[in-house]
Amino acid sequence: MKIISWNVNSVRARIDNIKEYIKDSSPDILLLQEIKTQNENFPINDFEELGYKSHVFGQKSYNGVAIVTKYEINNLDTDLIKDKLKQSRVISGEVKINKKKIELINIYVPNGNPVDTEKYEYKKEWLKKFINNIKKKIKKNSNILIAGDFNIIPEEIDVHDFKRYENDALGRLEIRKKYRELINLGFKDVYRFKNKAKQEYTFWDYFAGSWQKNYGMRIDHFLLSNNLIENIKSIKINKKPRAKEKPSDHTPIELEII
DNA sequence: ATGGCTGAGCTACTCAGA
Repeated sequence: MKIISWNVNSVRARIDNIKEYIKDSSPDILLLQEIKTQNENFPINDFEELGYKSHVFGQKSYNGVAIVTKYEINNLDTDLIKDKLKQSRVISGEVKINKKKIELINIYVPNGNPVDTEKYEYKKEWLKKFINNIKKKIKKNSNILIAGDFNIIPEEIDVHDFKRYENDALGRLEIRKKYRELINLGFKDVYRFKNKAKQEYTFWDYFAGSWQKNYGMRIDHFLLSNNLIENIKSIKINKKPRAKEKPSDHTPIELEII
């Protein structure tokens, strides 16, 4: 089964690009972030024509997450976090793979910049609430997959120029510690687990030829609970969609599990 | 190199992203 995570930066502006990607890569489940639309404007028909059902937690203009799937998903939940700003940033559900019930948690973590504002405080609070929630969840169910746009650069190797980001909301030690805290609850960063020293990115910003110069960062992640590690078949960052016309600034990360 | 693109909402321009 191939599960992919992709911050599409507007599902409607990107729909042709996404459909091409689906035809090319045949994912079973797409965990999408930054869909930037309300539920009623989500292109469910486009996905249905390709054989997928959509579960959407949308919001007007900003944020928004969705699970687009060929497999049945149960116990859908968009209420994982008591979000004081009521932003649509997390959707979860259960899928059965080889008799194992796995909880899929699709997240879009707040960006948090600039760091001297309430936006940064919101990111910290959001992560704190999320970690507390996962702490409780993993006691009841140890088959958990967390995927999405974390807006966190885990280590220096995960960005082209760490110096530029060490005081940024994506690279600050305080934030990277939250990521470690989450992993220490019993997860692996699947990409880094499989690629100890490889330097690859999932995001390149739109400015100044960042893509062409490979000025990127790895901020989109798959965290898999430790007892599912044996189920990993492959993990791959697929750079193809980032090279297309009208790309998202993020590119998909693909996890194959058995 | 802290905004030089991009998208939504809307129809001039702001807000947000990372």
